[in-house]
Amino acid sequence: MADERDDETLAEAFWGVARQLRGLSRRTLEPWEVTPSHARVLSVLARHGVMRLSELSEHLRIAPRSTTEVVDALDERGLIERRPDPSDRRATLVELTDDGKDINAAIRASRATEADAFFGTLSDTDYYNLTRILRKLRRLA
Amino acid sequence: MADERDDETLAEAFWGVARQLRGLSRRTLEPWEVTPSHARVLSVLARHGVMRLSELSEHLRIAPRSTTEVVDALDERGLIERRPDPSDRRATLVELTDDGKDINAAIRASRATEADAFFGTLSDTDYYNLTRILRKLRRLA
DNA sequence: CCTCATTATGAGGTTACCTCAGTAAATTGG
DNA sequence: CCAATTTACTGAGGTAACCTCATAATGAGG
Repeated sequence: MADERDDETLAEAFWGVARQLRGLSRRTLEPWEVTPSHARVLSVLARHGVMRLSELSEHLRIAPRSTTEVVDALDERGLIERRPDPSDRRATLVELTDDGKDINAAIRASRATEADAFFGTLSDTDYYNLTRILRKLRRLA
Repeated sequence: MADERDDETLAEAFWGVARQLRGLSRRTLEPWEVTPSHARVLSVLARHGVMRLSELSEHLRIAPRSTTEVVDALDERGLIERRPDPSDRRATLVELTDDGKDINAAIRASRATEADAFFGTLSDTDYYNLTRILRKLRRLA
C-alpha cells in the first residue's frame, strides 16, 4: 500500500484530491450518461440563460472550438438547442431544451448530495476556509 | 469578462484552481519538454529508487497499463531505464538514468519556484490550512 | 504437474482540451 | 460605399492522461 502522503507537497495533495473528486463526479453523473464537462454546460446555461457560443466559452474558460464540440454533443442528445442570433448572423445562440432543464435539475440535486458526501466530511470552519482560500487563488491567477 | 465567481460552488472553485495550476505546471515544465505526469514519475523514482512497474503504478495510483505508457515515453527519451528483475522474470525494474536524475533535480528546483509563485500568494496560515484540509480530504476518500 | 494468480503489454477507446486554417458576416476607415 | 480588417463559428488534426479487455510468460501452491 505504498503512497507518498508524508512527503507530499501541497500541489500533490491538491492533485490527489482532484483525482478523487473526478472519480466521484463521474460516478454521480453516470445515471444520466452525462460527462462532467457536459454537466457544466447545462449548469451555466441554466443559471445564465440563452447565450452565444462565444459567451459560453468565456463562462467555461475554454477555447471557442472546444465549446463547439461539447455543444455538438449536447445538441445530439437533445439537451440544448442552437438557433441563429437575430442580431448577428455569424453568431449562434445556445439554449437549454426542456429535457436539458430537467436533467440539469436532477443533476443539481444529486450533486448537492455528492458534494456533501465529499466536502461534508469537513468541519464548517474547514469548509468555509477551503472555499475562501480557493477563491483567493483563483482571483490571483 | 463574464465568469461565475460569485455563485460558484466549492467544487467549481476547486476545478478553477486545478485548471490554473495545470497551465502553470505545463509552462514550468516546458523548458525540459516534460509533461506533468512524466515529471511525477521522475520524482517518484528519485524519491524511492528503483522499483517494479507494478509498484510504480501503485505510487502513481494509475492502472498498470497506463504506467507502461509513461515509462515507454521516458525510456525513449533516455530518462529512465528498464531492466529485468532478477528475482522474477515476469517483472521489469524501472530506474532513473543520470540524465533522468539531472532533469528531475532541475525540475524540482524550478517547481519550488512555481509553487511559491502560485501558492505563495497565500498567507502562512492559509497555506498551512489548505495543506491540512486537502490532506484530510485525501485520507477520507 | 497442473491450475491459478500475477506481470507487463498490445489493441483500442474516452474525455477534455488544444491550434491552425477557412468561411461567412459585420464593422471600420478612407 | 467599398476594401480591409475583425469577429463568430467550425473542420481538420493533434495531445495528455487516463481507461478496459485480452494475452503471453512466468511464478506459486496444492
